[in-house]
Amino acid sequence: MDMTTQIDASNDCAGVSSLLNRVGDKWTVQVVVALQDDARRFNEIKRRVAGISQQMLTRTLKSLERDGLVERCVRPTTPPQVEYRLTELGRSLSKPVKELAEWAISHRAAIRDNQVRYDTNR
Amino acid sequence: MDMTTQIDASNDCAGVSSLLNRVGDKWTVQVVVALQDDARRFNEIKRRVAGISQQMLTRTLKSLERDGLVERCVRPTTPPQVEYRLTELGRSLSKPVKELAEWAISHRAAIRDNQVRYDTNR
DNA sequence: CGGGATCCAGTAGGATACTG
DNA sequence: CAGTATCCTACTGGATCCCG
Repeated sequence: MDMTTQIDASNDCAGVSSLLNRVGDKWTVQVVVALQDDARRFNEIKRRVAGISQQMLTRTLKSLERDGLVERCVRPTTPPQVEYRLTELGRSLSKPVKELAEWAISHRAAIRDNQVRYDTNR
Repeated sequence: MDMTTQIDASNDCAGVSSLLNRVGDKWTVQVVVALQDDARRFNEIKRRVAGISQQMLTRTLKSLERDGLVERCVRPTTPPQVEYRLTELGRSLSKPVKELAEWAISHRAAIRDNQVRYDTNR
């Protein structure tokens, strides 16, 4: 990919922002990470994503499914089993997301310092 | 960067999510893009970011400044001139953001199709 | 020109109870 | 187990007016 590409604000940014808005909500990334290796069941995901409510997990999975990033697979047993797994599209998204994650992790301290400095000088 | 790195949901995701939440708000990316080449003045940015209100531009710039991603430079002329420019940290962020942007642009159509399909089967 | 101060609406997110 | 249904709160984003 050409890293020198200039992003055209007027044409592309709306779409990019909406994706970032989508993927930047409180839970989406954590759910995707919980699914990065294997397919998982509802409560399995819930256990892996600390602090999420059933409500928010349901909503998050549903919109991920709507975007085609996650596949839902129902097995009509009793009790019913529902498995979620990343689609190919979902896995492809996790690459750039991981890069952003790496950035966040390596600059987290610097940002915190900047914030503290800003807040105290204020 | 090692692309096989596994992200640890419990330890890293909160921080990553908060960054994504930060950078994924409605205007941040567009403002950063507007500043990618040169330092710009307030109304110059406002003109380049279609649809943003002064209020939201003010807030966005302020939190970018707080995070140390943008530098604010006041020139005490009359009328006053205020210039904003990306810091080194801000420029370093634009790399992973651009990758995400490229992803968004190249898969935008697929996602839209998935959404339409999901909504009609519903 | 570059904002600050208010006010207001819409939505994201959370708690809880209930269900097939 | 895997959700749905309500209700509520807080924050995001927008509009408007004012100021040095």
